[in-house]
Amino acid sequence: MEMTATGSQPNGELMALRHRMRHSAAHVMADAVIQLFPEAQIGIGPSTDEGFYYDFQVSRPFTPEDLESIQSLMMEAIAHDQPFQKDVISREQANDMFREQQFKLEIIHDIPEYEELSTYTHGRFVDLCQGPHVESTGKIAAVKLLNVAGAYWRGDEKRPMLQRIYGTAFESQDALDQFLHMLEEAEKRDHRRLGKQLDLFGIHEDIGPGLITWHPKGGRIRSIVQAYWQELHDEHNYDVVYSPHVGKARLWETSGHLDFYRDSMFSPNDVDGNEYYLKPMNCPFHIMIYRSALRSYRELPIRYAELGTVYRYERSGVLHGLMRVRGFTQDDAHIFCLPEQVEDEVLGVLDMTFELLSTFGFSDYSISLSTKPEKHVGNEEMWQHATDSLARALARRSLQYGIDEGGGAFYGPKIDIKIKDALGREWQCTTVQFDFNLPDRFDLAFQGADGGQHRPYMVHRAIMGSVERFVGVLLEHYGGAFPLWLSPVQAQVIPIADRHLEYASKVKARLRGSHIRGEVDSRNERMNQIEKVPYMLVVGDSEMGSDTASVRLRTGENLGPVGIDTLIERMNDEIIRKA
RNA sequence: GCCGGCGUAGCUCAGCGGUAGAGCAGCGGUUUCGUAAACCGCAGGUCAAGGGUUCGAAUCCCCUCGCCGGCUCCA
Repeated sequence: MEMTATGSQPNGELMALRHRMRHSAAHVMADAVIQLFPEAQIGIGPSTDEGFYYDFQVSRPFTPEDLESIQSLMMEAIAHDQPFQKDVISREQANDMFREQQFKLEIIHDIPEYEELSTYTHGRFVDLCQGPHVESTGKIAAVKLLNVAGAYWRGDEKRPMLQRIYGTAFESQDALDQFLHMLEEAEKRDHRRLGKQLDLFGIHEDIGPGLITWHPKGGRIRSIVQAYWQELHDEHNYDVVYSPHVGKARLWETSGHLDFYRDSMFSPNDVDGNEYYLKPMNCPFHIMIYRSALRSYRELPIRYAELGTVYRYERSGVLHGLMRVRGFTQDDAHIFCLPEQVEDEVLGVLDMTFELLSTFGFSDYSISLSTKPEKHVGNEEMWQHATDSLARALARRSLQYGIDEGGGAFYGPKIDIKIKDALGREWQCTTVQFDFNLPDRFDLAFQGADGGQHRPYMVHRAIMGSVERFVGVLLEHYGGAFPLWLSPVQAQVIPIADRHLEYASKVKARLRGSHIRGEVDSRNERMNQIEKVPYMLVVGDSEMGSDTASVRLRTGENLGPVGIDTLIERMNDEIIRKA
C-alpha cells in the first residue's frame, strides 16, 4: 500500500523467498504446537516483513519453556525435510477436514464461493492455506522463535484473545544473526533508554503515565528544535498564535468533539458552573481567531501556526515513551484559503516538510495519500478537488506515494508521511489534512470579490507531528549522538589536574562568549564518552602554555592541540551548517 | 482496555520463606594523574502501595498502581 521514496530494501526475489520460508515456518510451528497442545485451536499464521507469527487458543498461556520445546520440535521437522504438498479441495471437504477448528471454519465461511480452497500439508499437519511455500521444511534455513503476545481474533477486541507466537526465519544463519544483532542495536537506540542514560526527560508515576517532564538537557534540545521550527515558519510566512489549554464545553460542542471525540478527552472541570475541557486539538482555537474579524478574500491564505500542547486520553496499554503520550505538543497549523490556492498551499507544506526532514538527516520516508472513506461529510466535488490538489502537489515534487483508498478522515482527504529512523522503523509524523467539517460547524466565511460570503477551505497540518515524538525519533535516529547544533553540551573541557582548572574555566568562558555550550568536567571519572559530547577538550600543562586544547571528537578521532580561536571558528561553522 | 511478563538504593542488577547486598553515580578525604570509570571511607532502601497466609514474607496468595512485549487505536 505504501511505497518507499528511497530505500535500501533487500531485493524483491530475496524478500519473496523470505516470505515463503517464514510462511512455511509458521506452519511448522503450528504443527509443533498441536503436538504439544492437541486441544489447540489455531488461528492464522502469516509471514511478515520481519518474520512470522501464528495465533493459538490453548488451555493455558505459553511459557518461555514452551517456546523452547516448540522450537526443538520445529528443528526436528526441519531436519526431516518434509515436503510441502498443495491440494485443492472442495468446500465440503474443507468443512469436514477442519470440523474441529472453529477459526478455520470461520475463515472458510468467509471465503467467497467462487474462490478456490487449498491446503498445504507437511508431515501430518494440514493447514488451510493459499501458499506459496518452500518445497520442503528443510529449506527453512534458520529459524528462531522470539516472543509471545496476546492478540484478538481478527483484531477485534470483542472476540476471543488468542496467544500469538512471533518468530523469524532467514535464508542463512548469518542473515538471522545479523537480524538479531540489529534488534540488539535497536534496543541500544531505544529513546527511553537513551533518555534515561543522557538525562533528557522523565515520566513519573506520581505525575501520571504518558506525561513528560523535560530535564535540562532534553529541554535544551527541545528548545533548539523549536527555535528552528520558528525560523522555518517565519520564512514560510506563517503567523504564530497562542491558545489556552482549556476551553468551555460549548466550544467542543460546536466543533463536534464532544460528540465524536469525547472518549479521547480528559474529563471536564467545573469553573463557575461552566464545564471546561482540556484541549485534545488546537483547531477550534485557531478558528476562533479566524472568526474574530470579517475576512476578505484578499487576506487569504491565512496561516496560523502554534506549538500547541494537547491532552488526550490514551488507553494505558498503548503508551510508549515519548512516542505515544497523553500530553503532547503538536507543531500545528491551520491554513484557511481559497479553493484555487489549496494546491500551492499543500506544495508549500511539502517543501517545508522536506526542508525540515533533510535538516535532521532523514532521507528515508514513505508517503501515503488517503482518500474518501464511506462515512464522510462534504460533497463529491470538494473531495475530488481536494484529493486532486494533494496528488498534484505530490506530482509537482516528483514524490512517490502510495494510495490508501478510503483511508481518509471523515472530514477530508490527507497526506501522511512516515519517517524511517536509522534502523528502518517507521514513525508517523507529518500529516496534511483537509477539513470540510469544521468550516461548516463554525460557519466560517470570507467576503469574495463578488461581494458574496463564501466558505474558505481549511487545511490542518503538522510537520514534526508532535515535538515529543519528533525528539524521540531524533534520539533513535542519531542514537543519542546529536549533531553539534543540537547537542545539549557541545564541548566538555577536561582538565588533567587541579592546577588546570582555572584555565579550563577560561576556555569554557570563551566558548560561552561565542555561544558554544561548554562545560568543565572536573570529576575524576570522565564519563564524556558515554554522555556523547561531540567535542572533548583536554587541557593540561602544554595546552595552558599555548592557548590550545587537545581535541578529541566523539567519534574517537583525535585532532591534537588546536588553538582556542580556531576551535571556536570550526565549531561555529559546524553549528551554522547544522552539520 | 485486553493477554502475558515484570516492579529490590539515583542507575544497572543479585537475593526468591528467617528479617537487605554489589557495581556505578552521590558525599568526605587521599591522589594531581594526559584523553570513559584511581584509592580509602560514608551515606543511601517502609524490597511499587494495600491486604492476606505464616512463629516469621522482598521472597507465597489477592488486589491496586506503574512499566515492558503485543492486540486495538493514534501525533
